[in-house]
Amino acid sequence: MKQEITQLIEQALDALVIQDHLPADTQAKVQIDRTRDKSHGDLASNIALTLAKAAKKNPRELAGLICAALPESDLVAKTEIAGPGFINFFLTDSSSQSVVRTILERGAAFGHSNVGAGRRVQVEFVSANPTGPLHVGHGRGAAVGDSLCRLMMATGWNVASEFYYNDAGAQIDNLARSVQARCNGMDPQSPDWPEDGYRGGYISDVANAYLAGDTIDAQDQHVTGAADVDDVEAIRQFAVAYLRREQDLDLKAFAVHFDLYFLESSLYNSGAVEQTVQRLIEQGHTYEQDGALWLRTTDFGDDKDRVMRKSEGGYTYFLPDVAYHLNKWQRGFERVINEQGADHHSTVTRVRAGLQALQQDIPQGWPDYVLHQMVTVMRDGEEVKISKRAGSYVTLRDLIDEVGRDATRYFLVARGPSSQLTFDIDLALSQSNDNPVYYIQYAHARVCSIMRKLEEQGDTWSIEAGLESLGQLTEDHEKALMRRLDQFPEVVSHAAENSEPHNVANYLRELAGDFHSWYNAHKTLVDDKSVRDARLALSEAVRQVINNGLDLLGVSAPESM
RNA sequence: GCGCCAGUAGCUCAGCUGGAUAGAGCAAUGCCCUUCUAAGGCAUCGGUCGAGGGUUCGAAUCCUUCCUGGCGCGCCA
Repeated sequence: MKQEITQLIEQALDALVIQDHLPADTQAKVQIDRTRDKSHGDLASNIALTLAKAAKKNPRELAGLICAALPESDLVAKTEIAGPGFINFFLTDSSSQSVVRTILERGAAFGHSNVGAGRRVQVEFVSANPTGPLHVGHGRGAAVGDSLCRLMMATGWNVASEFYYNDAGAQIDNLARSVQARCNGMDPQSPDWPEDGYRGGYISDVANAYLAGDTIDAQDQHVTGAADVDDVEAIRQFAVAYLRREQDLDLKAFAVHFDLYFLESSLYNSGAVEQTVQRLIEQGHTYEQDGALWLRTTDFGDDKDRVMRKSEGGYTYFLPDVAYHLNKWQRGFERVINEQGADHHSTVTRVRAGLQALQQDIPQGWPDYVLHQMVTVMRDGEEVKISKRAGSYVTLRDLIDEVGRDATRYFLVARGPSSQLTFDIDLALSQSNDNPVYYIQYAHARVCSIMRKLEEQGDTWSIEAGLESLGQLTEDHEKALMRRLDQFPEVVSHAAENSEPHNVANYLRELAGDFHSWYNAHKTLVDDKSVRDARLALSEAVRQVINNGLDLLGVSAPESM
């Protein structure tokens, strides 16, 4: 609808140029906003305010000229000039009602677009090291990242989701030593417990499984415990596979899927890390100091230079990170979105600097990052900090087990990623209007319930009959609801463009609210068949949009509750 | 000290590529079930948009200084 009105204004502006009311070089970006107040009509444009100076006219006068020059259209019932020079558009009933037709015709595709035009985007998220169960922060990454994938897909991108994990570095050695210590019967209180060892109870589960000779089948690992306490390498492989499987189960419980799990070790095995070092040295941005090899990242905006190869010969995590992102670039992803916790934000400048130093014509701001802030979990007004399995943090599984997948996903994705998030367990558990998840799902279930009731009454409804009766939708609540439905495609494209899935969550809350108000004000299953058919069409349109929206968040749309 | 993120109603947060009288939910108060699920609706109350300057027709939104909170500033990831 916005597009159509934009075209009308553009035509009017062209006419004014010809009539010499506007200079010939007038360049206007026509902006159409939805009005907040319905006395201001349905849509409004500030075009007269922005062009007033160029036209050397006062804004209200210019607005009058524009209105007079607008072509006839059966979409617009009337226009008004308001305030300092806004042009308000009042839509005709039939143009408002047309959204219902569009929704019923497009179904699950309503809200989707093709701005991505099949271009390739990779979304990397979670990327937890296989050193323990996923925590709430990973959960936020999973919820946001998965929703981003869905949004990108809905807007026509060719999406690849990826989980990168460090199965090679110092943290893994630390993990292996911790499991070995448990195998030897130590506990974290023991004086010989490894420094910085992992202390969670799950470490003894790994040790016991290793000693019992269990076989682990994870997503991409298959290992049998050697039961040899002295074989650190065997312990290492077993522990990684074990925790990899743990995380697989966490993600499965959260209904999050990855197209590819990328192992850090593969970058060493393929020689990619070595090649990256060579390339960086050749490009002349490195130097040796204190026995280490440094990259002069300060040449590319970093605040200090970074070590790539430690004095003891091993590489820091920084180098495989650069090699990994070079690999992404070489795989042809013109766009890459990395979703990670904001505690890792310092890698952003570093990775980009490393990529620039390679001189591979990689764009400066590539890749994109979405950084989410910390999550705190509250219960009974107090912060929850520990879980049985992990000890020092709240696991994602704890949350899913306690409040369910839908509520967990909704709450973790409903806030802007850059805001800190308080997860209120009591709120997520409440089955009442306090809880937006149930509120939205209930709206969906209500429509399904009406349809069932219709059938019980022995009546029928068809899309065709509904569409023929759309002219019956003239109540204020119905107009408000149709306005809301018409917004959905903009919400989706805006959320996708700006990597802000929480827009969808907020929109659904508002849509559900409009629906519940209407439901209470007007009965759907009335005797007048024409009115009934029209209201059923509107109800079905609401159901479809809620379904489409919840799908973008990875939340289910139940038919009854 | 430096960098990133945030500061909007009692609470949790939208709005931030500048637009009209700053929104929603919860909490508080008062109403609505012989009517399609009350897991719902209606109404009222509630604000110096952290503070000060600046930019302009117009600022919660942009610039700047300061204050407060979170995170980061490893030859850890």
